[in-house]
Amino acid sequence: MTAAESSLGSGPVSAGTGPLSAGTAPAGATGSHGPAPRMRRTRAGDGTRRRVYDAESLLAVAVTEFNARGYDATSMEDLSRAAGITKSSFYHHVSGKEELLRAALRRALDGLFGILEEPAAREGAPLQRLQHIVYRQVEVLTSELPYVTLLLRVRGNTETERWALARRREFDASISTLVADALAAGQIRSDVEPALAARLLSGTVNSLI
Amino acid sequence: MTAAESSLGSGPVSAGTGPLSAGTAPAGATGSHGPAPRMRRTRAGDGTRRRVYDAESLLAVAVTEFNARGYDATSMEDLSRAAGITKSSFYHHVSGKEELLRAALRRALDGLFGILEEPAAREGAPLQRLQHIVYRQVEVLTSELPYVTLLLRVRGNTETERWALARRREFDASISTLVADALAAGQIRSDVEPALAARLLSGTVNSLI
DNA sequence: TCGAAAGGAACGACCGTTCGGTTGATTCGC
DNA sequence: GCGAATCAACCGAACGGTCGTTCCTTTCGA
Repeated sequence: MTAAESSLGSGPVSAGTGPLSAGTAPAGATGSHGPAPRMRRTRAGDGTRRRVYDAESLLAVAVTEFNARGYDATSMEDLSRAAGITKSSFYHHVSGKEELLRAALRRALDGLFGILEEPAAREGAPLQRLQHIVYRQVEVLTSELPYVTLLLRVRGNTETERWALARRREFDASISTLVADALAAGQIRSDVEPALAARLLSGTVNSLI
Repeated sequence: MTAAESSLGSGPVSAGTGPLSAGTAPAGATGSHGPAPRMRRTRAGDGTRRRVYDAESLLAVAVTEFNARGYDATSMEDLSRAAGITKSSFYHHVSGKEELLRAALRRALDGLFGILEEPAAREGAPLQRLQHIVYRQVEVLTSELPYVTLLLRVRGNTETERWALARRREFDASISTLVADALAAGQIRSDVEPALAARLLSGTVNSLI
């Protein structure tokens, strides 16, 4: 098995509440401290060291390319070139193109659904919970911008994309329910339709992209 | 030369202010009157007649498919199947995939730029001209929805897409100028940046999609 | 010495496009 | 009025190219 299947293919993803830096740190020369970020010498042998390609950084590269050119218009050669290695070497780390897309979409979705599981989103009056969710949603949108951007552009061509669309609808439905609860509790005006209000709400938030 | 090059390839496009019905009329049995809409017998020989495929209706089909699946994910086979003919027959009417995209984008852009040439958009106080443009922009957005939708999703992968992006920026720049004029004329509050206001304006209008 | 990392080359599938040929309605010469 | 010629419409088959993916070998650090 290749290294790809161990961190992208399966298993619980830690993107829920964990540290979500994931910036596209351009593989510059970093210190050798920290929790063993594996290094290797550059072939040029000039003494510079750079991070070995792991699934996480390659995913960041892929998402950047997907967002720039669109998923379908981005070839695996584009991705590997952006990563600085050949196409076949790229396949040593990732298991496939659609698997990259799935991992990216899962990261965005886990970030969003993680909000719903926070205490402040589950306890208290509906309106206050709603406010917390909107606030946190903006935060996730900011910290995970490329991944959420990709999620919002999904069309439903493949099975992976349809899965992402379904989960996205699921998230919107939760917010719809919460809006209805807030209305039932008399916390918001009663002359707005819950579904419409929820749609406008997420539309407004997502327009921040 | 094929029929495709005569109406898609070159020449002034009449989409500016002409009749813009272009609905995907499902090729039902229509009367034989009108300005010679060419007919042909169905191969089944059952006596039913249907409209022969012209560049206009095939463009509408293509845009529908492009919007549903995305330009890159839509194959020429998809388009021809949606049109009800084979791929090679489809090529008898259109000159290529990118040419279809260009024609669709030009239609959307001509609709938008046509607004700027209307008298009410060129004469009078800046704010009133601005209001007229916004009003008409919503109208064009509605009547040409699929084409404008396609335009708003352009990424810039090919030369055609970059041309469309450039013209779109050109349109936005015209509106920016008008906002600045309205500000200089003291018709709008002076504590908003013109560029930002213009961006928000088109963002709001385009969000109607 | 061993295994992870990287690369060259190729494979099968699909894509956009072209080619050659068939059909059937219209037009032209007589 | 009628056969021959014409022409748009249509189709099956194939071509060159690109894509995602795999195989096999080489390189290199530990």
